Amino acid sequence: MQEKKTFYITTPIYYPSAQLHIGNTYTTVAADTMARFKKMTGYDTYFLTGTDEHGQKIERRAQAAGKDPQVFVDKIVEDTKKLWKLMDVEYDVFMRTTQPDHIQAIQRIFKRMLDQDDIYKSTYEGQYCASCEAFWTETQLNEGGTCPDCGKVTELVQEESYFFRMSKYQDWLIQYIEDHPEFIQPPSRANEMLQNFLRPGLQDLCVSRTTFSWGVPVDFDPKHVVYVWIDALFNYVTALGYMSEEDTLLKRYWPAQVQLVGKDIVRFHTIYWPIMLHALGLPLPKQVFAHGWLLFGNDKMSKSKGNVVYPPPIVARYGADALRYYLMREMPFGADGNYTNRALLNRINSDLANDLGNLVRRTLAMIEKYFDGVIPQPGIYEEVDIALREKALALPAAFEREMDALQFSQALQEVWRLVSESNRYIDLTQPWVLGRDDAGKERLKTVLYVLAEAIRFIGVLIYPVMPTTSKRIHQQLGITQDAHTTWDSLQAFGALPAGVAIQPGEALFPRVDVEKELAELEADKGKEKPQSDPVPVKKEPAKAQIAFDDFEKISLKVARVLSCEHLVGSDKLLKFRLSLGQEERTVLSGIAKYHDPATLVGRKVILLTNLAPRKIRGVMSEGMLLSAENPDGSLHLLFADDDVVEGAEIG
RNA sequence: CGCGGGGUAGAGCAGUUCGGUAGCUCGUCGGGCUCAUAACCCGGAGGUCGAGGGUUCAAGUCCCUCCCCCGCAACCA
Repeated sequence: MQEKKTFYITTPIYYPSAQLHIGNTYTTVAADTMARFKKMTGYDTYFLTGTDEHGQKIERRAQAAGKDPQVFVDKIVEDTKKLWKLMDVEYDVFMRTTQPDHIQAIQRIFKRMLDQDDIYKSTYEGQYCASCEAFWTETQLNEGGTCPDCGKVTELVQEESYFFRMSKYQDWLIQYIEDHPEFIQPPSRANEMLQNFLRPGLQDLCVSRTTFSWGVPVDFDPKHVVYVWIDALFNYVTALGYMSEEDTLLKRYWPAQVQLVGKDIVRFHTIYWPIMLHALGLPLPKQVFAHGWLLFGNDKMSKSKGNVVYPPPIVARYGADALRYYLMREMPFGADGNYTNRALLNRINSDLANDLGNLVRRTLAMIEKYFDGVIPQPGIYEEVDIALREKALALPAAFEREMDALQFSQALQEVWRLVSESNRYIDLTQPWVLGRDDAGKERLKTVLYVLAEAIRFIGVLIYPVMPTTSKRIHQQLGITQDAHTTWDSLQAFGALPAGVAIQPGEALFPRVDVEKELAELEADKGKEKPQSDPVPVKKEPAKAQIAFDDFEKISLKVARVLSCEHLVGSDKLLKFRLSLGQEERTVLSGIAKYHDPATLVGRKVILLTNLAPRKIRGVMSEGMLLSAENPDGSLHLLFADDDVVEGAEIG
C-alpha cells in the first residue's frame, strides 16, 4: 500500500489569560481551512492547536480571581474549545502544556540539553520591578528607569538561571535561512530576523525562572521552573510523543509542513525554535508562516479602546461560514488587515448573498419551474456551455496553487470568478426565453444542467473555507453520494447525476440591512462583557413542556398605550393606561430604566390579560405587559404591528 | 542614519521580482433583463500611481534624495 503524503499544520498555542478574540480566530480558521483542504486533496493531515498555560501572568491572574491556576485555565480552555466548535474548527489535537505527558517530556528535554552542554547555569541580571514581579530590559523601561507597567522604580536584581547557548548556533541558522528561502514566509520576515537579531549576534537565552512557580519544575533543581521558550515551543513535538515511549505520531508527521504564527512571535519560531530543534537533532519545520494582524479599522484592537472583536455575536447573527469567508477573503494572508463590521456586512451581501446565494437560488428555481425539480439530462454542448465547462475544469488547479501558497484570498477570488461567469452564463443563454416553447426546452435541459454542475464545482471548492455552505449547496442539488462532492470528482465535468430531484431550501445567505445590523452590532458590543462567557447566553434550565391546554389558559391580547408615566415614588415602575378596544385597563410594568414613557404612547403592546390583578405600591395592576430580557438583564417591551387592532387575541 | 512594512480612482486593495497602453471589489451614474435574495448582466465617469530629481525609446515598476503613516512597547494572533 502506498503511504499517503503527510501534512502537519499548527497554530500557535494561545495564552489563556483571557478570552480569545477574533485575532486568534483568524489564525485558527486559516489553519483549519488549510487542514480541510489538504485532507480533501488526499493528504494524511494532522492539525494542532492548543494553549500555553504556564507563566507568571496566569499565576497572577488566577490569584487575582482567587482561583487555583489550573482551575483558572481550565475554564478558559473550555471556552476556547467552545469557540473552535462554534467556528467549525476541526483540530486533531488540542495541546495543553499542563498535561502530564507534556510536563514529563519537557523535563527530559531540559535534562538532555543540560547533559549535552547546550544549557548551563548562571545568573540573570536585569531591571526588576518588585511590584509587578517582572524583569524588564533597559529599552523597555520608561525614561528615568521606571517600570513600563506600573511606573514604579525598578532595581537591578540578579537571579539564578539556566541559559541556552544560542550563540553557539547562530552562524548555522543564518546559513540555513539563506539556503532555505521558503523557510520563513513572507520573505520580509526573514530579513527582519537576520537584520535585527541574527547578524548582530544572539545572546544566550534564559530558559528557567525562580520568581514564580506556575510552570514545569526542573526536576533536578526544584526551585526553577522551565521558562516559556522550551515549555511552549516544544509542544509541537511533545504532542506527537517526542521524548515519550510512544512516538509513532512523531515519526509520521514531523517535521511540520506549516507552522502558522502571528508576526509578533516570529522571532521565537524562527530563531529559538529552530536552534533548539537542531540542538536535539530534530529536523526543522518546512515553513513558518507569519500572518499579519487583524486591526480594527486602522487601530490596534485593544481592550482599553473597547474595540476588541469577539466572534460569538457575529456567528450568532450570520453563521460561522460568513465569518470564516470574510476572514479568509478580505485580506491577503501575511499582510495586516482591517476588521470592520461594515466590510463584513458588505461581503455578506455582495459576495455571499448576491453572487453565490442568488446564483444557487435562481438556478434551482428554474429547475423547479421548468423540469419539476428534477435535474435534466444535458444534450449537446454548445460554445457557451463549453466555455463555462472549461473554466470550471481549470479551477481546481488554480485553486490548489493559491492554497498551497496560503493565499486564501486569491484562492477564493478564483472560485468567485466561476460564480460570476455562471451568473453571466444565465444572461447569455436566457433560460426564461428557452422555457417558452418545446424546442427551447430541449436546449434548456443542457443549460440548466451545466449551471447545476458549475454550482456543484463551486460547492466542492468552497468546502475548506465554508464547510456548512458546501454541504447545503450539495444537499440542495439533491446530491446524496459523497463521491460527487470529492476533490477527485472535479476532474470531469458531468459527475452530477441527472434525473435526481433537487431539494431547494432556505436562501444560503439572506441579504442583511447594513445600517440596521451595524447599529445592532454596536449595541451588542456595549452590552457584552469581554471577561464573561464568550457565548453570552444565559443558560437557565429549560422549562418543562406544557400541553396545548396549558397554553390555552393564557389570554394574550394586543393593547394600545393611551398614556404612560413614571409611577410616583418608584424608579422602576411605569404606569400604563391601555385600551383593549372594548375596555381600558391600568397596568404597571417594571421597565422604567429601559423605556422613556413619552415614546410609548400610541404603541401597540402585548398584554397578559387574565393574570390575577395585584396591588403594587397602592395601585391596582390589571395584567402584565410582555417584554424580553437580554442577557445583561435589560428589559425590552414587545410591540405588535401597527396593523393589528387593539384587543386582538394572540395565539 | 536602529529595523521592518506601507503611501495607486470616493473607500478597501492588486500590480513593483523579469520596465512596455493602470487593474479588482465596493460605491456612483447610465443601459439591459425579469429566472432570482430590489438580486443578475453590460457600459460610463473617476487616478499628475506620496514629492522631487535621475537612467531609458519607454518608469507605478530601476537608481538617488526627501516627506508622511504604521508596527517593533500588546489584550501577545
